[in-house]
Amino acid sequence: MADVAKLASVSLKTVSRVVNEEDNVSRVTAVAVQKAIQALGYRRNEHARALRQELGPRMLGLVTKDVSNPFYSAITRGIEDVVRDRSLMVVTGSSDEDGARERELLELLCERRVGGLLVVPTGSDHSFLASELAVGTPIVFIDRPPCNLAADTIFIDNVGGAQAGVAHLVAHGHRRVALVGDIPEVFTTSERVRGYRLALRAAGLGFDESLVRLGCHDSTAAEQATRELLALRPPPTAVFACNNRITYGALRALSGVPLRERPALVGFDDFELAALLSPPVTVVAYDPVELGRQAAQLICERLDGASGPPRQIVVFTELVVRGSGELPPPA
Amino acid sequence: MADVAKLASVSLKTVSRVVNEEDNVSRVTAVAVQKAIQALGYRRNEHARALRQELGPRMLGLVTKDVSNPFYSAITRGIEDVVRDRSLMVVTGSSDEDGARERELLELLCERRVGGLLVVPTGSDHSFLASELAVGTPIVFIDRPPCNLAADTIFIDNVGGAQAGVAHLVAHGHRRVALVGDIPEVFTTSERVRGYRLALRAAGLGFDESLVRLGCHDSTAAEQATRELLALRPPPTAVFACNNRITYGALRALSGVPLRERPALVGFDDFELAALLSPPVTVVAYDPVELGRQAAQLICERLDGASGPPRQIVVFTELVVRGSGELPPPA
DNA sequence: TTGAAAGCGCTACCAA
DNA sequence: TTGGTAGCGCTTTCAA
Repeated sequence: MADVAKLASVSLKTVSRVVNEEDNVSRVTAVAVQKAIQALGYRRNEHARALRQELGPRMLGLVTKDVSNPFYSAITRGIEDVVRDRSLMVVTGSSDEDGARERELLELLCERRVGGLLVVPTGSDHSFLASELAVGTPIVFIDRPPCNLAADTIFIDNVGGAQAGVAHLVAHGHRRVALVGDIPEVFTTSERVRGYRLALRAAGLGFDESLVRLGCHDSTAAEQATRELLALRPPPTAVFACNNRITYGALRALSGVPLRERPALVGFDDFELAALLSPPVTVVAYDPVELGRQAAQLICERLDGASGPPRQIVVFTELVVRGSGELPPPA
Repeated sequence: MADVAKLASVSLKTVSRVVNEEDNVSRVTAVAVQKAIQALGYRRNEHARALRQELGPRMLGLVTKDVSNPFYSAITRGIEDVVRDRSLMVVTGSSDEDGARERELLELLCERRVGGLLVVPTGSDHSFLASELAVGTPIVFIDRPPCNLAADTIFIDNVGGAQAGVAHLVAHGHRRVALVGDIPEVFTTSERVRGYRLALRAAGLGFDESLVRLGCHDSTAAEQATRELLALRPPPTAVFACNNRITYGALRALSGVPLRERPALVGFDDFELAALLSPPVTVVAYDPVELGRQAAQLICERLDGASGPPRQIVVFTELVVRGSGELPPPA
C-alpha cells in the first residue's frame, strides 16, 4: 500500500480511501491511485485489515462423517443456501466416524477462527469445545447430540420414524420383522432400534434377539447380515433397514430372492432411485436439505446475538409407501 | 496477550514463547503463563500472527455446480483426502450452473485469500481470475476447461467414453441410437455428443437429428425427452444418456415399457444402485473421487512451487457392462 | 479534499 | 532463561 501511495504520489491514507471506496477523494486522485494499484498488482492485506477493524465472521465450519455421502452433502447444501446471503462460506471436513479425526478437524477450524461450527458428531467427548463456545462461537449439532457439552442440536424424529416404519410392516401381517443397523453406539441407530422395539411391543410381538443385526458399518456388511437373516429357519418375513447404506446392502442381498419369497423391506432415509427399483422401496423419509437449513438458521440466530439456553429442534419424518414395505408375508 | 503477561508477571515475549511452544522457557514460568491464559480465556489472534510471519495457505476454495450432487461431492471428498495431511481445509460453494453466481463465489474466495482454487467451471469468461493467478494462487479446473484463461485442467475422456458406449450399443445390433443430454454449451455434453457422432460414423451409420435431444437440465426434462423419443415412429432401439441426471430421467421414462420392447440403455457416469435395477444399467464409468484426488495433487504441486505451463490431465473411462446396454433391438 | 501519526496483537531480532 | 524494541500493513483519529 505504501508502494502504491509512492507511485501515485499521494499519502497512504488516500490509497486506503480509494481501496475502501470511501468518499472525500477527488475523481482525479482516485483514478491515479487505481492506475498505480493496477500497475503494481496491489491487493489489500486482509489480515492487517482484520487486525484493525473487527469484521464479522467469514466462514462456518462443517464436520460430517463423509461429504461424499448424499445424506451429508444434502445437509451441506442446505447450509450453503441459508448462509449464502450473509456472504458466509462453508468449510467442510469428513471425520469418517473417527472421534480423533473429528477432534482434529474441529480444532483446525477453531484455530482458523470460523464464525460458527456445525457438527454431525461422532466422538464420545466434545467438552474440548466448551472454550470455543465460551468465547462466543455458536455451535450446532446435527442429527446426533454432543457428549459432555450443552449446545444447540437438530434431530430427526428417529424413534417415531422407526416406529412408524415397523408398525407399517406389522400392519401388513408381518410377525417376524428383522432389523439391520450400524453399531448401537451411533445415536441414530440406538434411537431407531428403540422405535423398532416400541412398535413390536405395541403390536404385542416379542423381541427376538436373533432377528437384530447391528454393527454394520457399510453396505457390504449390511448385505452380509441380511443374507444371514435370510438363512435363518424360519427366516424373517420383513426387514427394517436403519439407514440408506444399510438399505443398499439389504437390497443387494434381497435382489437374488424370487419375488414371492422376498421379505418386505422398509428403509430409514429416502434415496434417489427408490421408486425405480422393483419393487419400489418404501422408506421413512425426511429432507436432509431441510435439516441443513434448520441448522444454519439456528446458527444465524446465534450469530445475530440470540442468547438463551441450548435449543433442540426435531425434524419429523414421513412414511413413503412404494411397494417393498407392502409385500405380504408368504402364506 | 499483554494482559496475560501482566497477570503472569512476565514479558510479552515470554507469553509468546509459551503460546508457540518454543524452547527456552522454564517449567515454572510456562505453568504460570498457562494459568494466566486459562484465567483470562486468552486466545491468540491469528490475524496479528499472520501479519508477522508468512504462514502458508490454510484453505482451498472449491466451486462446483452443486455440492449435493453425488458426482461433485465425490470430487470434494477426493480433494479432502489429498490435502488432509497438509492441514488444508476445503471451502465449498455451489454455482448452480450460473456464471454470475460462480464469479461471486470465486471472488468471495479470493477476497478470503484462499491458498488455491478448484473449479468445475460454468461461466463463459474466467479472465477475471487472471490477476489471482498472477499473484501466485494456483487454480485448477475440473471436468471442463476455463474460458479466456490458461490454467491447469483435469478432464475425463468424454469423447472416448461416449464413443465406446455408443459403439457398444451398435455392436449389439442397434442402428437407431438416440442421445439425451444437457445443453450443448456444457463442455462435457458437446464432447460426448462428439463421441456419439464418431461412433456412429465409424459404424457407417448416419446422424439422425431427430434422435438427439439436448437441453435437458435435470432428470425431469430428460424423462420427458425420453418419452418423446419413445413416441417416435419408428422409435430408437437404444438410448445413450449423457450423464447421471439424464440417466435417472431416462430410467423413469423407460420403467413403464415392457422388457421385450425396451430400448437398450447406456449411461455416462456410474451410480450407486446401477447394478440393482432391472435390467442392471450399463454405464461409462470413472471414479469421480479420483478426479478430485488428481486435481488436488496438481494444486499441491503448484503450492510446492512447481512452475511451468498449464497442464492438462485426462482421466480415462471404463465401460461397465451390466445388462441394459446389451438388450437386443426388437427383431 | 488530503495527510501525519498512533496503534491493532503479534513475532523477530538482539541484548541482558 | 528472559525482556525490550521494532515493525508487519492496515485503519482510525485528528489536524491541515
